[in-house]
Amino acid sequence: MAQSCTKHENHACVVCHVGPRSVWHDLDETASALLAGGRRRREYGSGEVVFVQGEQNDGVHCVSGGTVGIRRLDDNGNSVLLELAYAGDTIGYRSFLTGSEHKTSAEALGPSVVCHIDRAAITALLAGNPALGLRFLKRSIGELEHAHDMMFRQATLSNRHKLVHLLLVLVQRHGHRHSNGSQSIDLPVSRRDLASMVGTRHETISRIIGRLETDGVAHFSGRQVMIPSVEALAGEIDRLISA
Amino acid sequence: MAQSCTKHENHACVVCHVGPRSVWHDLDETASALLAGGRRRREYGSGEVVFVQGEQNDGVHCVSGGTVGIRRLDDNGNSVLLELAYAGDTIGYRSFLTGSEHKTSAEALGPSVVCHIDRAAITALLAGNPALGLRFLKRSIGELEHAHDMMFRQATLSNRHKLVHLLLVLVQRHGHRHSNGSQSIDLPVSRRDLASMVGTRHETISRIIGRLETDGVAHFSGRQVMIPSVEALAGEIDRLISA
DNA sequence: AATCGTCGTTGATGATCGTCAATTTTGCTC
DNA sequence: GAGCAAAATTGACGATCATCAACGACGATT
Repeated sequence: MAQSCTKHENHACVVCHVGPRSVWHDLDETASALLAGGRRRREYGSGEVVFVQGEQNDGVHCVSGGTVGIRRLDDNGNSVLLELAYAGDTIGYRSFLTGSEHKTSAEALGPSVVCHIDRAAITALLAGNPALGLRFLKRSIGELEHAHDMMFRQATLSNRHKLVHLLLVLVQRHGHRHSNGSQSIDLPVSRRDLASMVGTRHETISRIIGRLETDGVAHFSGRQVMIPSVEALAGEIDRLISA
Repeated sequence: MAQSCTKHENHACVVCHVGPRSVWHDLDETASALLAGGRRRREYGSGEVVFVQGEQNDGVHCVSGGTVGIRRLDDNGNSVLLELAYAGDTIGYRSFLTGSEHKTSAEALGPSVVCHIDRAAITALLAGNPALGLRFLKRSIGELEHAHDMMFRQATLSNRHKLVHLLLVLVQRHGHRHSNGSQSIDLPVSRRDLASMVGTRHETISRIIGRLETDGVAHFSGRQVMIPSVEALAGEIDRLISA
């Protein structure tokens, strides 16, 4: 949330360094200088594209602020939102490391700040810092675990439960608490993207939302979601586990 | 398929060295010796378990022969087969590298040979061979791409198309060509596991199989599948892409 | 050979979903 | 603010699915 990059600083973006989630954490001084030299900061408006599926990779990107969606498309016009990336997340590293074209597109889902890190800079960084490769490895493993969780849910949960689970995930990053204990979410995605994340059609999502409304567990108004009791919502899924 | 490990050889299993898919490819002599010292070969009968979800990691495993299923379970008894591993594939490396318990179970889906590599040996290998870490990274990225493909298909394809796609994948590893141009598959998995991979119930899989039979595109008899024309089967999905 | 448990198939039924279509709402551009 | 395109909602309908149940097939065990 905090905007750590300013126009005039010439050392690497602080957001990309801090936190255990960042692969750029804990680099030494020469590496930081190398990173700073190959780094270019840019602001993206909502809907603007960071990189496009099928394009050749030209380095990696590091999200500094906002929300970036990782999307896969096919020739039929189908679109699936596979991941959401936030401040500190490095994206586009897979095609860089495998030397292939981008397998997904990345697009800002709201006003965002993303740094681009030059191909040459990362190559040099990787050569000089063996630990950096391991950090990429751990990030990749984390994403893989996440993907496996997703695959498991896709195979075992109903659409309603998948949407509920998605809302519970979104609460953590996009929710804000009210004084009466309820919470609200500013959805970063459209209903269509919501549908693609659940694995169904947007008309179905519309109807599931309608049912959540009548059941009183969530109230939707555009991209605003009011959840009277997150615990009650979580109970829908917990019941499955305990049952 | 070729069994390269014998009881008496004391250098590392050849299967684990050859092929671009193996992470152990192209190690130097001291590393190979280290690998050989920490390696223990074992044969598994059908259904035998290599490692269990929730157990603490005690090193990595490398499939030398046969087929190994990577499975995730939950408290409700749900089971999803997430991946299939074959000769040359290293498994169980994620929990090793993150220092956590196994997030999945691995089980032999038929008579298989799997080598176990000691925790200490890999730690030493990783410390002495920076390239090995990058190989793990590329393997992890490959699995991640695979998982993303799966997520995309889960969200866009019908159950019938997902089953057809699965059959087309299985043909590549478990299929054998007939003289008249048709092909047969020895399914390595039960109908229930087939269902979990498609993301539906086993009764539904049974009915989809029935429809594939009446449509004449595939004939099932136990775990034997006869496919008169793989091209015709592939056409079911291609039509989607071209349409 | 008999038993048991699991797997696979089939049937019936209510629930859910996908599709097509019509309509309203939203957000953006000019 | 008018106009427009995309998004979202709602209805109707046929297709598909999940569930419960029954039954036969199979393998393992005793």
